[in-house]
Amino acid sequence: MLNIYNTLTRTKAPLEPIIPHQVRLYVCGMTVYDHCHLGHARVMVVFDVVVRYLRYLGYEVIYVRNITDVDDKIIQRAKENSEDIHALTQRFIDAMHEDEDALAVLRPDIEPRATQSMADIITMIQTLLDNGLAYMGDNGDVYYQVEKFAAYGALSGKKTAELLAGSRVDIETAKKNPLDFVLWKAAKPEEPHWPSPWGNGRPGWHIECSAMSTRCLGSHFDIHGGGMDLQFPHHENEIAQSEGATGHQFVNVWMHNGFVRINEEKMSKSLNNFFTVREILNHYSGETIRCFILTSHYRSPLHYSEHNLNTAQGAVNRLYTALRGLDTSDCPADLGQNFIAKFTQAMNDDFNSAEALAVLFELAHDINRYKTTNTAVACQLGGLLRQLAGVLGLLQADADRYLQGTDNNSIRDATIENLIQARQNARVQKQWAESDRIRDELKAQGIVLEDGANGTTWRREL
RNA sequence: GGCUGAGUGGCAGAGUGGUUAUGCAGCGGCCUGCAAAGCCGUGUACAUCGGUUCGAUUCCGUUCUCAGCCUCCA
Repeated sequence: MLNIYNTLTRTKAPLEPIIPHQVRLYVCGMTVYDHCHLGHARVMVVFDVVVRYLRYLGYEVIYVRNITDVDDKIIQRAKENSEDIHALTQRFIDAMHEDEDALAVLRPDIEPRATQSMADIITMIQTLLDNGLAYMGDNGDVYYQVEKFAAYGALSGKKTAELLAGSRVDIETAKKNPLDFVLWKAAKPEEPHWPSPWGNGRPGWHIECSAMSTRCLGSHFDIHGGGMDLQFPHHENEIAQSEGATGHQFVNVWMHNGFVRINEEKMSKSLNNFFTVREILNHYSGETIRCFILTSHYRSPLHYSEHNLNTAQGAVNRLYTALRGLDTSDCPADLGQNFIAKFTQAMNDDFNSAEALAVLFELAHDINRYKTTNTAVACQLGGLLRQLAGVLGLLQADADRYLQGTDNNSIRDATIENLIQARQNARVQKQWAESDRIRDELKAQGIVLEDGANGTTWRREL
């Protein structure tokens, strides 16, 4: 039984899909005005694993992750770049897809965009106006009247009185109450806008998610996810909008992942202490980054450091090393039921990927032992390792190919093979000095040799 | 100030009311021409002070420290 921690109830509870065997999942995606950083990567990988595991359990999953392609920052960035807004957003959407592919993140089933959802957005705002939950300010903006929604604050554990006392809320005179948030912004000169019953304008940030999730998944669905910082106000406002419009529950389970930290601080754009995915990909494989993300539980902080990335790199290498030389095409039969049970138990406990990874290492350990004593068993366990790792989106490459890297480095594969052959000739004649010289020469170029029972294998150094 | 969450062995990071996490690093050994990889062995970690209990790192409370949200943010 899969248990998931629900932010709404602050407890873990068994997943009970609204429609049996089907899970409808919505995740708040990127605002596309810049490259993805590691924090975005964490959201992508975490919910990719959620989807993969739900499918592994046999659920039919409808996975929706939106793209926010109109907002203040996008407009500002386009202005700075003297770039067409559509060109800018398309550029970063393409980049995002590249990053996802590098991290082996499967595409969501539906990737709706705010700019392509205006009809749904306008309809929902009109409903909120009709229901008396929204009003138009004297500046032409349409606002949600928070005090009209009694359950406001339920998700984030905030009380409206305390929010006001915090007094960090922007004072906008057109609002009846500082907590009110904008649903529709009246157009300013030279800004993108769409026609609406309230004049030309564009949607506020929160309404798009309510409108798009409802269009794609219906007005009541199973899981809504995103980063912890979206809990308030974004998700709180989504609930107010959606439930205010429909009068019934919006989402059953709210999932929020923890932050990436660097030097004990949140990695974020505003602190300017972030690393983009593509920067990190210059030094580490996508699989290493993915493994690094999964080494900590999704709700815990993830501490970015070169040292921790190096450790993840070593971990992936160890797993691939166990698979190396094994024909894993045979599906695992009865072997390894205990590993499957432990893996499933870990994942059933709120997607505990750290513990699931530990099971993978135990499996690799067994494989290494059987390699010398019982190849058939080792192969079957290898197949199982590949299968379970696949649920985490890991170990899907050919082991040798991963360990040897691509043939675009300073030294060509053919050169390596030639030197290995030369060294082998020297070894046959017990010319150890020459043999070691060749090995050192390769080592200096990042190539590590390993003499095994079946000859010499090589890999690129970490 | 209000509200969350967290403090685990050298590092990272799970978990548990009484028994091995796991990975990396270290130490000893096996294997190897020597290595590498792998294997075998090896570590009285659970912030603090109290309480509950036969027994707590695990439950409750105190203190301290850290992070996050309350403003755009994944």
